[in-house]
Amino acid sequence: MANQDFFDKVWEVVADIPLGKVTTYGHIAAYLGSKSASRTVGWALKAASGHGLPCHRVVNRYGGLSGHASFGGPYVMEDLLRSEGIAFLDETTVDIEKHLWVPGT
DNA sequence: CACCTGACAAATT
DNA sequence: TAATTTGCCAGGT
Repeated sequence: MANQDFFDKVWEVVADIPLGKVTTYGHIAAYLGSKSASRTVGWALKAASGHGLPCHRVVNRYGGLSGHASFGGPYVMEDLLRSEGIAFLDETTVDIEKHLWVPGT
């Protein structure tokens, strides 16, 4: 079932992110075939609210917690990521270079 | 039915 | 170097 819609694929990839790792919208979008569809990826996560996806492991290109506002609170994502062993550069920025995970690996 | 918005990114001016 | 524009997909108004 590796083929539904862009939307469902996003959930698939996000659900496959290993604990202690993070990925970016651009990488997911590129893996789906459209490097510029990053906004649709974020859109999918928003719609995935309640699907049980680790959306906190998805950050923007700079490692910034973009979705913290729609998550339920800025501290929620931060705390979750810290609990998984993610290193933070800032209170809303993770060490993307250190924990970057690419789909398909 | 047509236009706008939205957790982004990369290229161009 | 910074600011602006376009691309992507789906849903809401």
